[in-house]
Amino acid sequence: MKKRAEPIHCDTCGAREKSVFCSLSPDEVSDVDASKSCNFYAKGQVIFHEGNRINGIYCVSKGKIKLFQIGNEGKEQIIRFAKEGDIIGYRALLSEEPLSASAATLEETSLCFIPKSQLLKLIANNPNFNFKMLKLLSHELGEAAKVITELAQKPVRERLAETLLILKQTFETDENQVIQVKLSREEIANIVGTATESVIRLLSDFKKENLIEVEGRSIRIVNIPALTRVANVFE
Amino acid sequence: MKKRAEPIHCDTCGAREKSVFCSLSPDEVSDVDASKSCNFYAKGQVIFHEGNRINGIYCVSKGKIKLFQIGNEGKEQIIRFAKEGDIIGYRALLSEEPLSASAATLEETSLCFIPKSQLLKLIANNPNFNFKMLKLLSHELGEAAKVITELAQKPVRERLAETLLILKQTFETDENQVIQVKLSREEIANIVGTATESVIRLLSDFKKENLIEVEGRSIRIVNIPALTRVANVFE
DNA sequence: TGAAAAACATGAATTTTATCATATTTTTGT
DNA sequence: ACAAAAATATGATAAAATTCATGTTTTTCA
Repeated sequence: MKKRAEPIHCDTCGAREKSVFCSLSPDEVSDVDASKSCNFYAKGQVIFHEGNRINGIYCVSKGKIKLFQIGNEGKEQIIRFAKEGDIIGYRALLSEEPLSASAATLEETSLCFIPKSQLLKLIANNPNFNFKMLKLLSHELGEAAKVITELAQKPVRERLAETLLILKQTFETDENQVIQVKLSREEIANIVGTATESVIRLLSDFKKENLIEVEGRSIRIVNIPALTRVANVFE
Repeated sequence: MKKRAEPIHCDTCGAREKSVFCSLSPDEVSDVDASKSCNFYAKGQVIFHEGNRINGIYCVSKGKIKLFQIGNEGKEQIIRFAKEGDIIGYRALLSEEPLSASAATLEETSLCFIPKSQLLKLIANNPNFNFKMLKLLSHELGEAAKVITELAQKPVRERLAETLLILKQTFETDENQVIQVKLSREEIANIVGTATESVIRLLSDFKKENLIEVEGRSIRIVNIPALTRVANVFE
């Protein structure tokens, strides 16, 4: 774990609008700021390991993270992503269980570590924050249920199409409609729950069908309605 | 929704040891008791519908419940079960989202409805209860992640073996080692994420391999270590 | 910059799983 | 108790998806 000489300043953990910390009072913000420590992580670094215990949570100040489990045959399964403003590690902390997933950076990332004591203090003293944590957990639980049904019932082609739409929604696109996250074909396979070769084949199918454009790891969704139809989602 | 003339007495919601309500003070128990209403549900009744809003949670006083989503092709996917002492509906309530799943009874069941106001009061006033809710949600989230990895990576045979072990763990066995829940082959398929015929075939395979004994919907696990090996789980 | 490694790509063969068809058994409701 | 419906069972076929093999391109880093 590389550590920069100077801690990175981070207002995300303190008060960013989209983060769970946004409703903190100035006093609470400075309290959290005093106890947290921010670090820089290079691309591909592991932040924490499935099975370990954790003594605080991380807030993403900048960058992108994948959370994954390793299945029985050593294959990675990506469970979710975290980006600027998101927190990771809270599940294990609040359940008092070992980490259910590992976390690794997808690009250069700065993270703030917020110790357990600080988080529990916030939960105990700030009903608004407490309710946000409850809301976050229950929302995630609903999302997980959706994923379960889709994995159980949808064919690979539909799941891949949906994954692309979700990636677009999660990481947004630049001015050229390119999804703002770079994943290998293998990583995409590890979201969809399929073989790398299947992803490669289906991506080039999608390309031939003018649903997407691909350039290396850049993916642009050309025809959203058509891809949505392929994904077989109606919401 | 059949309603008995007399509300069923229910101490589960109030103070049972295994329920999330176990740490309530006598005052809190009587407060909850005053506002809750208990009802009887016949086998196969739907308690609530995916997509609807809910204005409270249900606590299972007696009986067994399946929570399920309906996939795109109308196929049911069982997400989890609830039994005596468990609560259902809290996810939708706390996330302030529509219900992500439907709930239906698997046998005669008595449920207590606890209104939202009462639950929120408990969360706000009882830090212990609040922490239990956080713990419950984050535990469930970890379980969901496990299911996702297994659905994505394991073949049907392994998933069915594991499902049987989980059913045994969840519902326990009687003195004859028979799992204490009666599910149709179709329902088992809707847990495993496979076709009903596949479950039928694999169950008779397991029978031939002396892993289980089957009599109608009664399943007895004869050889736990062997079935665990088939399930490919090591925990 | 150039060699090695990793990632991407594609065809062929195989395995897994689902679907369809059709009995047989069990359950349900009157 | 009996007819109808639902659930279970089983074989044959088809479809979906993986695996393996092999070649090409891209990336990495010494």
